[in-house]
Amino acid sequence: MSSTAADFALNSLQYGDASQLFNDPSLQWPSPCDLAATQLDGSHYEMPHQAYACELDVGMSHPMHSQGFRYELAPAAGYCLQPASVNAQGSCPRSFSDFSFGGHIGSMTDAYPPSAYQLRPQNADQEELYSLLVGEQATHMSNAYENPSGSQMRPDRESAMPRRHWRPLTEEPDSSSGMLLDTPVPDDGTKSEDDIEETPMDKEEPYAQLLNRCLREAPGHTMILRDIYHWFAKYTDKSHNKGTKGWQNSIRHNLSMNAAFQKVDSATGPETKKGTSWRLTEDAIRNGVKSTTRYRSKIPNKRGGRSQHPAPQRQASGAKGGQAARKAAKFRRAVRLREANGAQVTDPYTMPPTSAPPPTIPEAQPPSDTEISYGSNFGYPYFVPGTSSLSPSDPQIQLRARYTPSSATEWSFPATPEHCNLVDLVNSKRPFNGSPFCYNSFESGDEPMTPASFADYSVDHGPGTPFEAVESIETDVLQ
DNA sequence: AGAGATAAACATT
DNA sequence: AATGTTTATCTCT
Repeated sequence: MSSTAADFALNSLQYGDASQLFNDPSLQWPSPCDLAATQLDGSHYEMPHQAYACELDVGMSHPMHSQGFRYELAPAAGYCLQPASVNAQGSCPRSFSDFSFGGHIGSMTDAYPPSAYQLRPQNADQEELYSLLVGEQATHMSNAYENPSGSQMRPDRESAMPRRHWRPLTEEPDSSSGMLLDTPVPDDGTKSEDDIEETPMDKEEPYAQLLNRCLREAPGHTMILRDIYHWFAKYTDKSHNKGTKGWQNSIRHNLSMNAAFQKVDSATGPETKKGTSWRLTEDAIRNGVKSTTRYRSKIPNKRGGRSQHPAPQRQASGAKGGQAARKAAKFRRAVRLREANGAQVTDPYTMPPTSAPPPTIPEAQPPSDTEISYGSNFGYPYFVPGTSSLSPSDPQIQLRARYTPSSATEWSFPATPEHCNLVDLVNSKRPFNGSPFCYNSFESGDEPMTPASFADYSVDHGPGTPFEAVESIETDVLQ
């Protein structure tokens, strides 16, 4: 694979303050050859910013300078590439021209000139972290990977370091010009967890969406359940203030019921004992995750005879769901109020980025007009206007589109550096369905169905008759 | 009616 | 016991 174009891109990068990160041998950044898988053609190029994003996660090991750090190529809310030409007061950090493409990190790919990039922390916490790291030379960074058993990887919630709350990039203080989300964001350390709990539905996305992001950040978009639990415990509030395991139940419920997630057949790879993995489907990668409830059967239970416990004996479930719904309602009411007052409001997971596309670019449509699709690659075409010679017929695009990570099933979270395959990251960040440049092999009818919807449902499930099962399937498909 | 959360029953690994 | 699948039930929009 030729690396000349990639070399060009790499050599043109302005690493800026990140130079030590890139030079650190323990940080095995992708080689230029790997980069060749990205789209390059001399005059312009396309590079997913996530490819070089690096998260320094001190939560996994504390104190940070003794145990070593963990880093991820796919960051949750860590570092991202930003145009070097834009300073902190810059009006448009994620574009290099006068316009902004906007978008969520992890959701879309931007095209900027190579020289426009600089790696820098996204917020004060990380700024501090970063200086500490650079000062320490970060010589032990790879240690955390030596033991993938999971025990050492449990985030230390009692760490002295402030817990980082997830915030979509579009809300970062320096990420836009006055288009900040003015919804309260509990990230300044002045709020306690209890306060956060009081805040109405602070960005706490639905399970399906959280799972989407969780898997999206994972190498090969694949994780085992236990690591998904860890991720939720670390990055979400779902597990807070609950002694129960209900949130894990909910995770499993969503994984199982939402067709965006599929089980990966294990037994392919050396570490099979770790259990089966869950992976984002190709469709979900392109179009985002849809509501889990949409896969819910509309047909009343016909299987019958399932339980010896009649309904009245059953404890009323879902009551707490009502609480959550009430919170959400409060939040939405607040949003509406804000909108009524003229403020620009972004719902981080149900709305496209606030940045409007430049008028010269044909408008892209969200994946679906009638269905909720969160976390999808909402956005806009992201090639530099006027310079793009790329098209869906471009062989390199098709090459990328055809690429499927063969070793994905071997990965788990967090990945070791060796497992961080940039090609896969690139693959995962290709244009979404709505882009005019998108490689789109999926028609809407190809949407994956929940396992119960497959024709072999009746073969090995349940006491009901096959006919009954099939009947409900067809209804599901058609509805 | 649909979304989302949650509980729970039941099945499988 | 942990995981996976499915249904039920609740609140809210």
